[in-house]
Amino acid sequence: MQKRKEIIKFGRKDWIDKGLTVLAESGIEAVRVEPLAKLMNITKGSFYWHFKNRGELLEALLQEWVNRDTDGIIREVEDKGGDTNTKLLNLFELAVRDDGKLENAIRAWATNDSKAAIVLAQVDECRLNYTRDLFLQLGFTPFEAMVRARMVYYTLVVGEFTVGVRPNLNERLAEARLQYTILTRR
Amino acid sequence: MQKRKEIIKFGRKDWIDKGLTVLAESGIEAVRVEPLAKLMNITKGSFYWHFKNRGELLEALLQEWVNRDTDGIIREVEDKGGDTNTKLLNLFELAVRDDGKLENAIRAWATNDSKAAIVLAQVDECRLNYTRDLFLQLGFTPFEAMVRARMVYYTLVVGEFTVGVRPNLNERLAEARLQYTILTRR
DNA sequence: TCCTTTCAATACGCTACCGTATGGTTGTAG
DNA sequence: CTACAACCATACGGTAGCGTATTGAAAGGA
Repeated sequence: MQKRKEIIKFGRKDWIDKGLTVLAESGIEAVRVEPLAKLMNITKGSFYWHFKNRGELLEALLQEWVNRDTDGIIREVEDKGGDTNTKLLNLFELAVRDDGKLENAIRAWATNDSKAAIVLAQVDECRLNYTRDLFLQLGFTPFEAMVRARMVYYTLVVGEFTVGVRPNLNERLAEARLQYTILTRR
Repeated sequence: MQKRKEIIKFGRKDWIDKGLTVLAESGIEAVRVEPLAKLMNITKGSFYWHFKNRGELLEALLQEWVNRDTDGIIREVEDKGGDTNTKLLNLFELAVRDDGKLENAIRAWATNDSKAAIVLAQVDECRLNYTRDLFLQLGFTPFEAMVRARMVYYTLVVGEFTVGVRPNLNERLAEARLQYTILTRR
């Protein structure tokens, strides 16, 4: 394990990082190698040393996103522990906190790109299943658990991103608690 | 009022129509004048007679979408009539039927374009308010009505579009009815 | 008939971006 | 010192799309 990179060299990772920020800010169409290079005060000579072409960067962006953010919330909920009810409430409150710009950009991207769509579908399924299992543990039938899981997921994760409405955090937390009440009552 | 256009001439409207279909199929980035012209077996010489530039077409697309699809479901629900409960259930079932490709493409577009974002925000607000009013008429407090309206809107209109999960129609209708039950119980 | 309006074709220059080729610089190993 | 590898700059050719300018054609009204 040597670490000897004091001189400001750019690596694959730097391109991916900048790519992710641009993706979050301006969408996938803005992720182009020459503009990216300009942003980094560098030339694309570097880029094509680290990547075969633009497509390879895009794939790397997807990959990095999955590794980084996907299971973040689920892990956090599990780490906090508690009974199922607590986990569910924690899930609600945590989901509301992420600003979600990157995820939203990826959703937009997936609308017209099948590779992104496939990755996103897997992520969605994983998170949906986790939520459904919580409702199952609360004693709901499989169908009712799935419907409730979808409502949670759509409402908290997807809905508030795509629709512009983003009131302040306290208000959203109050909402999240009411939603918890609505969805766990039988 | 003269109607004398038997010869196959293309008008502003034809460009807008093709633009909307391409937008729905392949996203806003695919709406470009030369490819569009190729699709219509025509040259862009025509386009720049009808439009100042590409931006003017994009604005026209937004405008046309608002006029065409925006209040469709709301009007339909109102036309069917009935009491508030009936309207709400009708709203649920109708919302589930639209395939929503175009709307989804516009949502993706709005992610990175402020003009589209503004228009979409207005549309969302209008439809959210309508739904909230139904809950108000059922006797919910303003806050509870708004939260429920958001859950409806996110779940039915936004969520199932952005997330890939689209089971068959019957299953979705069953879901919609359960959602109605969950959201109207107090 | 002639002229104007309405539409479309063609040709042009311009810019942005892609990907390649090639050469330069620097650190490191032998 | 030499040689190589890692990294970056520069220059190039190619394509796609934008917007303009000019010409052509057809239809309707005078």
